[in-house]
Amino acid sequence: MAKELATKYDPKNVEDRIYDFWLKGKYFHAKVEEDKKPYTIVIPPPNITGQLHMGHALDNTLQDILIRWRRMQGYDALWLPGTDHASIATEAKIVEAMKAEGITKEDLGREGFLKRAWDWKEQYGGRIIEQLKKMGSSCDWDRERFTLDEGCSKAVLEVFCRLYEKGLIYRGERIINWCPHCLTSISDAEVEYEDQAGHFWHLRYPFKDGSGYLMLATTRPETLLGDTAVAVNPNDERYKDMIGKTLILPIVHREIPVVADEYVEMDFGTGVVKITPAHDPNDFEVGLRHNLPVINCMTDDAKITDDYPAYAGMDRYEARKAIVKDLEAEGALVKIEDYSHNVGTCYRCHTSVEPRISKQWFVKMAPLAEPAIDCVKSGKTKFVPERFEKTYFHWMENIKDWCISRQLWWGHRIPAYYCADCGEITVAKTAPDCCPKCGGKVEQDPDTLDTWFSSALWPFSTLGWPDETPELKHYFPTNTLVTGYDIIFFWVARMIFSSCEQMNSQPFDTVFIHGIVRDAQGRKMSKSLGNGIDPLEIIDIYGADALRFTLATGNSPGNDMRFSDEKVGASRNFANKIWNAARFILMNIDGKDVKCELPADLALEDKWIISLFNTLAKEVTENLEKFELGIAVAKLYDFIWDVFCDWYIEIAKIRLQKDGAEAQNARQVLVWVMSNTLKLLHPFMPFITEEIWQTLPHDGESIMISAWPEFCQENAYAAEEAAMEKIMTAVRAIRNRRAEMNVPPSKKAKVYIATSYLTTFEVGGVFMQKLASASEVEVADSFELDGAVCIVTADAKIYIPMGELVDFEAEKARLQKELAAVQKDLDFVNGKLSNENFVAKAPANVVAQQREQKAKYEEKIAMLNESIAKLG
RNA sequence: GGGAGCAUAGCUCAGCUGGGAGAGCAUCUGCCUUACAAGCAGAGGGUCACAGGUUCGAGCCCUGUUGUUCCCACCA
Repeated sequence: MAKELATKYDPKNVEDRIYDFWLKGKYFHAKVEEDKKPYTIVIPPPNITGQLHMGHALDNTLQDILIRWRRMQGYDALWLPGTDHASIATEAKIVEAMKAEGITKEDLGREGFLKRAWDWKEQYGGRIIEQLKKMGSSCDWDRERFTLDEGCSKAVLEVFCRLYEKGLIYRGERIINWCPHCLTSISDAEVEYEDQAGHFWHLRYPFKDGSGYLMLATTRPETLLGDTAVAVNPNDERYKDMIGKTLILPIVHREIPVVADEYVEMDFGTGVVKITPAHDPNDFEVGLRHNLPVINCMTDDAKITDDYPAYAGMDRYEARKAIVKDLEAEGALVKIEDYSHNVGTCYRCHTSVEPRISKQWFVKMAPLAEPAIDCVKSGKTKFVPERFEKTYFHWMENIKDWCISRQLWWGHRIPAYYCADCGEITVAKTAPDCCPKCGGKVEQDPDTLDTWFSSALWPFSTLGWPDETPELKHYFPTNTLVTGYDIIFFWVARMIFSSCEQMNSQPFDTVFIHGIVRDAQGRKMSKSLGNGIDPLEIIDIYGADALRFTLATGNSPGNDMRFSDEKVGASRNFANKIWNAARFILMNIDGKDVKCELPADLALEDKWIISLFNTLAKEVTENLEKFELGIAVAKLYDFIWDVFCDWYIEIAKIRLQKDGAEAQNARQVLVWVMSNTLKLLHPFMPFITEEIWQTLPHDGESIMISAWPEFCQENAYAAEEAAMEKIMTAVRAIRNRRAEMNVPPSKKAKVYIATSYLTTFEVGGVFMQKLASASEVEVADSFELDGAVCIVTADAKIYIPMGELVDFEAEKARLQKELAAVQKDLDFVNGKLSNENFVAKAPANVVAQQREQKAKYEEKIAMLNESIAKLG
């Protein structure tokens, strides 16, 4: 069997087979087990339009690590998966496809369109789920949900109606952000601001009475069509007398007043602002305060309305050019300045948003924000890292009402019914037959809700709420939410206030925040740059475990990471290293009866590796508890490669070459340490660990449901650890000297070890043959040898007679150099110890440690001096 | 305008509650030592951005400076 394993690990032979094995075993499935402590993660539902990208890969790797770890710890671990209907993105995609066929939404009608959308969802919506499986995600696929499925829709209806009844949802005519491309309103959070190079057009508006002009500047001259006033600061001496006077709006020649409003900054520009209530949120406020008319001069796709025949049908930017030209002709244009300003754009399509007056539905945020702030302040929900709480508070404390209606069809339709006769609004979970007030005919609001309205309910809607299901009772509140810092506002904050309001509880106790995955140069991966790295391609080349390992290693909470082929290559090499360690073990247990059990009779090196493993298990567990996944996985890497492979396996070979009990003991310890280390590594690299674990002697069906190694026996083998340290130091010193002298490993030499630790080095001496090219080893209190290379460690003087290779002068020089170096170390320690303040104020253990150091240095210096003297 | 992050080896980054700085990759030197050349052994390479401060002791804590990235904010 062992011979069948190739020298290189091939993930392609393993991953799909193992994943199917897990699915068949139903190991991912969580059934409500009352006697077990629950541990729950709800997945951030990816958009059904989405393709797996590195962001998903990272997010899901972290979740899978946590859920697999907790599952092994014995929790009733549920990772609840699902997808988001992504109203804008999906509708845009479908509309675009229809455009190619020459049909519009209106052609199909609402019903026809929705049928098409659902068909699309059925066909493509599951794609990303299949991709998540390639990552090894251990989601409970039996519980997969969709934000637009029956249960989630029921929850949405319930919440909408409840909030409406409490007066927390209202309908109103407000200025909102409008995307002229997506043809819908969007919320404040969905606006992304970009610095854009633009211009500042300086204009003059003449007074009606011919008494001159007011100078002002604008970045958007086309909105002039909708100007209904000009404003100055009431305290501005320059314009005091002009307040209340009438201006003639250039081009349009409409009469507009000069109003006084504190909003105007005196120091900025000329201190005069044109007021366009219909197309600017601030102007809208000014308009309200001064009772100004609101003139909408643009259509929903941001073209000039028919009210202005000269520009009718032109889009915003065409109209701007034409209007500037006309202003110039009229003599109203004074100058044009280059100007860079912040432009709001749609986060989906990056079209400049057009502030627009329109009747929309809003959630009143202030009353909801308060408990949501408390939830985090009180520690019911904690952010990791903590600094994101600050971001959260700042946002929550300054929150404005949330515009939730969208002029789209793909989504949860707003359950509001309008009476055509009396105008009564009825909000109800089921459609009324007629107006409850006048019996007239009612019609449902055509709009749907913001996608984030339904995802805000995700932690409880997916568990069956509003019904009181056993799942809801058992798994809610959930435990950890894993997500990027870029969606704290969109999603995390909204889940918190929704849960506080509906469930009177936090939705999860920890928000584990990660950064974004950047390319090798540190740039954000984006479609437009074409620098995106496809996780599936990486899996294809390097394997899912290598990808996961790379992402986990690079993760430090809240920070961005760079992704490069070199890093995955290194991870792949690590997988291969484990593979080969396993091959070695299998080779040695082939045909032997070996159980995964520690033997009764443990050698020095066994106790040492068991002791280090214990420490590893303890630390990895602690790191995971603190969400220090990157640190945990780095420790596993070091242990497996530098400790287990480079030292323990090499030393074990000595016993394996013998027969009988010694070899058998070595085999068992090898299997035990390997098997248990695989368990610790399993959450990070699930496939390879399962594959190897299955091949080794094992109990149970799968490593993923085996018990997480418990740490025990602190410092049980402290003496063995210290002894091994002495031996390893000596081995390193010999190797070092041999390398310096360019002695190839094939040239073996006898080694004499003079030491007071006779027993330790008698055992260690055996290792030296294997590890330090020793032909023979002799250990004694002291030796009288001439013409040998001398190596001094803190615990031993080591002589290697290498005849012709020994250059006495060079040896002497080298020893003297070393002496000087140790002397410097000693001086440093002496400096510390002679400092009264240090001795008096530093903790006792630190002082003791320094004294130990001092003794070691002195001992070494004595030995070096002795050796130098011997050389003459 | 407010807030936050980052600045450590040539490159990419770790460094938990302060006790003389680490990894991977790259470089150099030796090795096919029968698990692994995707490997083994060894080496070189750092005023921990700068300036102060606290402390017996600072990469780590405090203040300021510089550079850089990001988030938020209505300056037309």
